[in-house]
Amino acid sequence: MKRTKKKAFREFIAQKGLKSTRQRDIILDAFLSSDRHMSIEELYLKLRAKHPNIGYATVYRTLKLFAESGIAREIQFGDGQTRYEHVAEGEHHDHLVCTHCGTIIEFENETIEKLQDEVAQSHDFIIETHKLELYGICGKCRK
Amino acid sequence: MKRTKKKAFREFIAQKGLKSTRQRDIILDAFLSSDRHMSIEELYLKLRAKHPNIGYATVYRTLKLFAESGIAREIQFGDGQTRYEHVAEGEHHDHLVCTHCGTIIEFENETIEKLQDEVAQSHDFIIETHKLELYGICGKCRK
DNA sequence: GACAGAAATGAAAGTGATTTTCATAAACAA
DNA sequence: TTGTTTATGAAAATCACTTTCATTTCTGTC
Ligand SMILES: [Mn+2]
Ligand SMILES: [Mn+2]
Ligand SMILES: [Zn+2]
Ligand SMILES: [Zn+2]
Repeated sequence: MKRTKKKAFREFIAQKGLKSTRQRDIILDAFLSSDRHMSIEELYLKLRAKHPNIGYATVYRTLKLFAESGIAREIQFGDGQTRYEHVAEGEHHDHLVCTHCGTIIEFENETIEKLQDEVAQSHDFIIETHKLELYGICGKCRK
Repeated sequence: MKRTKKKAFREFIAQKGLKSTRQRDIILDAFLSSDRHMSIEELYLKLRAKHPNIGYATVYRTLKLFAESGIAREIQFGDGQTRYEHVAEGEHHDHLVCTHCGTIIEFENETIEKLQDEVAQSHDFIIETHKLELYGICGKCRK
């Protein structure tokens, strides 16, 4: 998985005529070995511990590249920070977000996806992407 | 409908001990007679034509009040601008957004809503709100 | 109507999260 | 190694709000 993504990114870099740099390798490793749903700031701070000389702008630009290459996806949970999450080849999931403790649960539901397509079709739309987020209180927070 | 919302807002104002001002009336009229899904900036510019002396901050604060009073809902389509849309009593809808021309279509789907509740339940969550947006290309833009 | 106190307004300053600029440094093809 | 292209980091600029504060309005009382 990690291997696959590294390879995928290397190929993206090559195919685009971009350069393979020390920073991009470091940031990719940090990203792949981190929580899903990291903000730029979070990843930047995590990196700073071992690599104090990496700039925020580089992390920012590199995460954009990850998204462009298809190994990451940009998400917004409405807290004002852009987050990036790992994308697995051919997979998709949506999110359940606890508004109390911030816990994020991922889920897939084929039936919902199908119904979405039907809705789109009935309005003569062809869906490219979608966003489904359920905000609420998790079990722990209700106790 | 427009009547109802005006009344609802007047009552909200009264019940909260706030004041009824010329600006709030003007902004409410402009909001109610405008497209659904207006950004603060858009409403502000629309207003400026007839009322050059109304400040951006007042529009901003008043839209927040509309949302608080229940006659408007804040939405984010990921374009970096907060938008406000009319809310009809006891109604709910989700959005289909054309990424090419910006057209927004509203839809309701009871089955999807039910499935969302089931997903939440299965993860011991109680949903407070949700966001479902389908992004794609509309029929017109495909021709 | 005149007044006092409370709340609202508008212009300008402040915020926070990006996003861009630019001088310098690193890749990489030849 | 060299020349050319691309990347990097620090700092400045942007953008979309959000807050501050001096001044105006409202509104209930005389
Ligand atoms: Mn996820
Ligand atoms: Mn809508
Ligand atoms: Zn929780
Ligand atoms: Zn379109």
